[in-house]
Amino acid sequence: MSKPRTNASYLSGIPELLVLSLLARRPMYGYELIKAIKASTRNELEFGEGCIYPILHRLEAEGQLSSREEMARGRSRLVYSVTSSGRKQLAERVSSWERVATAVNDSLRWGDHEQPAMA
Amino acid sequence: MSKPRTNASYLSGIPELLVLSLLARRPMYGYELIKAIKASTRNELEFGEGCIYPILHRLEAEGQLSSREEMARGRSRLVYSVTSSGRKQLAERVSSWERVATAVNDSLRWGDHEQPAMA
DNA sequence: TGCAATGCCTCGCGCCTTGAGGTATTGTCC
DNA sequence: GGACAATACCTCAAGGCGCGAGGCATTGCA
Repeated sequence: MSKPRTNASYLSGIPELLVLSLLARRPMYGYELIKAIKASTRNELEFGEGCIYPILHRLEAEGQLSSREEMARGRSRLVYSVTSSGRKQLAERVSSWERVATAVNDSLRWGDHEQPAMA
Repeated sequence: MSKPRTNASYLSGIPELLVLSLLARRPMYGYELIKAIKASTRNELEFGEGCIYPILHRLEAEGQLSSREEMARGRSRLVYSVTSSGRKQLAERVSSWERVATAVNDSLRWGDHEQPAMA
């Protein structure tokens, strides 16, 4: 209530896309990944743990990620890597994102320059 | 079930953005708008009536749209226009979308070319 | 006569992010 | 030595939102 909540737009599916994309470059553990997302988007996007951890679990259950435990300074970490199946999914998701982004931009500019505008 | 529904396609907030954007160019009625969205995105994006009509009603209730009734061939139509308040909202939504799209693309390309690489 | 298209509407399902909450260890500062 | 932040994992309830299906009425075409 009272909290307008008008933000948080345009983000459905984005966390999953970025998780796969970043993990494909370098295996990471959850906590690290959350900060990597923030850094890689220049602090523009930030997703909480309640968003990322469930995605990690689900993608692993689906065979798109695999994890191994690691110990570092007394803390255990679950380091995730992208499987070959996950890479395939990633490619599809990226192209899907590009199609959507292009479509939206097309619509936003629709009718802007009806004529070729040869100066 | 059985419908995989793996879609989940980056679309939250997009319908509202496109509704405001297209209506800002030209007043339209709901049915027309639904087809305009499809056309303006080259058939890439299509939103059902169950998605668009509620948005129209909400935006009007919020003062971002205004409507007037029109008769055409025995059918009545509700033609919506964007108010000045709606135009302000539209500008914000567009820039918000651009920031998100840029952030996602930044992340996807993160580390690709560390150096500027100006050919 | 029947069916598709036009034109409006509502409702419930299910997905997804958010935010808050919980646990445990390590490092830091006073 | 005690408090607190940071690290690192996890879960759950709430709410937003698109989707699909459904409903109603008229026009136009076959």
